[in-house]
Amino acid sequence: MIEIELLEKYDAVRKRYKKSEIIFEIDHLATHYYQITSGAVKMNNYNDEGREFIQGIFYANQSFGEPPLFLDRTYPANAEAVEDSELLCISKNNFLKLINENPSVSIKIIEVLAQRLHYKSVMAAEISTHDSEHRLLQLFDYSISYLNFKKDENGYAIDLTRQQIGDLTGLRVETVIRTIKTLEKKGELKIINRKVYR
Amino acid sequence: MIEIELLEKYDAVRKRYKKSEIIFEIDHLATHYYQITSGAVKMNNYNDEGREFIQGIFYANQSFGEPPLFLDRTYPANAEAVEDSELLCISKNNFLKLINENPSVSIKIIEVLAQRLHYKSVMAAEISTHDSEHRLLQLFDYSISYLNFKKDENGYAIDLTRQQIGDLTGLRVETVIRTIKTLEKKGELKIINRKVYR
DNA sequence: GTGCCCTTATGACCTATGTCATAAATAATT
DNA sequence: AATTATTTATGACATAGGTCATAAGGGCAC
Repeated sequence: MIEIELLEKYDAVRKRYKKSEIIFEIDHLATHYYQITSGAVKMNNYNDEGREFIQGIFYANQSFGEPPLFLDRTYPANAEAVEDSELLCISKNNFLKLINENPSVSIKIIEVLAQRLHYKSVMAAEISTHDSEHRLLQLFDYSISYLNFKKDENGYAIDLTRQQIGDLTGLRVETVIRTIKTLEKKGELKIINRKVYR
Repeated sequence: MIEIELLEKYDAVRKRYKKSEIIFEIDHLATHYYQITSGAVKMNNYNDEGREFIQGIFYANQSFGEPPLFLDRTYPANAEAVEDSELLCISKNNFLKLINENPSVSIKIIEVLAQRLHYKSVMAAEISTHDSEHRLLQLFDYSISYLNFKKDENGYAIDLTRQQIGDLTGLRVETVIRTIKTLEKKGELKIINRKVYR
């Protein structure tokens, strides 16, 4: 996350997106740096049959979609608001200027990319070699450790729909529903009026 | 890749690793920056049953394992030489010093991490939502586009064993062997005395 | 130059997860 | 309050890819 005042110095524009609105599309060139001030955004892919895979979900104060700004490559995924959201956007040129003129920001960017790589490494190994129960627990525990998941009297609330959990782990909704039930029976998590707690 | 002279200014040490030798292990703290001068290194995970997943294979002039140097996190995978290799290593402290004192290097690091994220995004979507044929072709085409795979009279040589292909795509050797045969029949690739060309 | 391990290969069978159908509970929209 | 869409849920059945067994070719170590 880059300081808002600094972004504004480089002509950041505030943009509002309604739930389900597309922010950018796969295979397009990157034109802006995006940082969330409120709401949530997912990056995702669809295969030929329309099956979705969610690369990640991003929340307030996080940025997303930076890598192609530094590469001669297009976006590997789409970005879509999962709630009504407000973003701060600055143009690619201004962003690169900002980085060059503020070395401490580039360290910050490195940290952000490093975190994201860490998540992707963990989930890639998980999706490739582990069964559904293990995958879900890994996703939950990772989200609890590194994302803004809140604890209440029932435990950590997993604020994701079954569908989203499936799309994040490469499983189908039905499998997620059944696996969550199994995990509840095994005492690995709680289901309190349909919400999952860990 | 960071200039060798620059690394040497920060007390880089040359280290040799024999094929199969471990460079660092999962869950350990990062102590060094590693850059390959010759050979090849894989980063991998094993699940409880010993099944392997290869996060990536790195070749001469590439670095690997940087993210944890910037985070308070341990390695998400192991690193192992897949051939006899020579690495340039510098300590974490010297590396961070190098970055701070050479802003252009931090841009370089950003680019490297961005590339790696791009690969992981593509492969994650692939592994989660596509069938074995699609996965293999994607891996081959990605490797051809972005890695140092060479073209000869038969096409681009895929310099990976069936086992490695499986470990990179989350498939078993037998499945890889069968899928490669099917793809050959479909004319998507050639098999010339056991080597795959695309 | 022989032995051993790795790689490629193939067949028979198995199983975890996907697919499809159907429905109730809840949330969102009018 | 009524209507519509989304989310959770469950059962029956299908299948891609995994598992296990077995073998032959090739390369490397001793």
